[in-house]
Amino acid sequence: MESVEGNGTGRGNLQLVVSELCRIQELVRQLELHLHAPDTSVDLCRALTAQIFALTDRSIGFVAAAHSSDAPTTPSSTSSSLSGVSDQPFRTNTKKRKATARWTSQVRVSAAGGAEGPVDDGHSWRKYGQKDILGAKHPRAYYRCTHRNSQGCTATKQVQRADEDPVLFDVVYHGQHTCRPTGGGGGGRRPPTNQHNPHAESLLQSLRAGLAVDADHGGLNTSVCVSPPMTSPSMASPVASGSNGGPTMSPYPAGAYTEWPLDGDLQEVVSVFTAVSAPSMDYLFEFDPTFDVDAPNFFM
DNA sequence: TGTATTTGACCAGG
DNA sequence: CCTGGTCAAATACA
Repeated sequence: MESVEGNGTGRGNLQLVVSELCRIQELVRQLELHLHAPDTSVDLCRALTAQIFALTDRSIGFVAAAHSSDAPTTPSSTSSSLSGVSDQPFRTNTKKRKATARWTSQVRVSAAGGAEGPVDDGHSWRKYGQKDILGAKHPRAYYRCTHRNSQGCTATKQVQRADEDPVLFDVVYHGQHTCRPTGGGGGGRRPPTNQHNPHAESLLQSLRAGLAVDADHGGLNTSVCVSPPMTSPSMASPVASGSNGGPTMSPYPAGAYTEWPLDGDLQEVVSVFTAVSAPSMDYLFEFDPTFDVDAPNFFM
């Protein structure tokens, strides 16, 4: 669980993260250039976004490693900590597994056009729970991959309607898809090949603008904020079909959505915080189950 | 009839 | 003890 090549101290990882993020920024810049080109290859853009995503994931690994090396000693109780979960990220006998996620990504999506929930991300999810969260106005819905039983895919996600803006949803992904998208396209609606996305430009601009690295105050702030310039009608998604809203308040400080400190209890998370309008979602974030980074063993 | 969702209960971490 | 994550029976839907 701590086999990052250049590990040792979290500080080294921090520098790595910074350089990775700079690289991400550069890639975004390139992507933007391509988008300005009159006749841009979608595949090229996809490749770039894939790289961006890969680097993001890599940074997650660095941050996670930094965390585990920065705070290797768990203070009090001996029964707590990560004992016994190193090999089985999700499948333990317990019903709870806080802070054991191997791969976490946070995304803010918009249910543009008044849809009931955020857009489909290309995978098929099955809702297995819903909970009123303390301090949140809206309940949090829990999803896991439909192929969990058939293929042992451990990917899960949590969807929660944003507090102050019901059109936005915070989606937290845990784990990676190990399932193979069955024939017809990943459990369903994989959108048709993307054409040049007219919204991508502004999206990327926002993305670039929101990409901020602040490695100065002990912690690391990594935030990606993308504001959709428009809302467009789009298909609803199976997400958040639950209807009973619970009376609660926001878990996040109001107005602080664009910056999530990485320390604190954000377990091994890089907050890729995006507000992506529906049609752009697939364009930017395609959670390919076979998605892999060149340095795969960050969390092992 | 099979599959997905809803919902209350259970469980463990903090 | 409180809270969040998961389970599983009941229910809804195609």
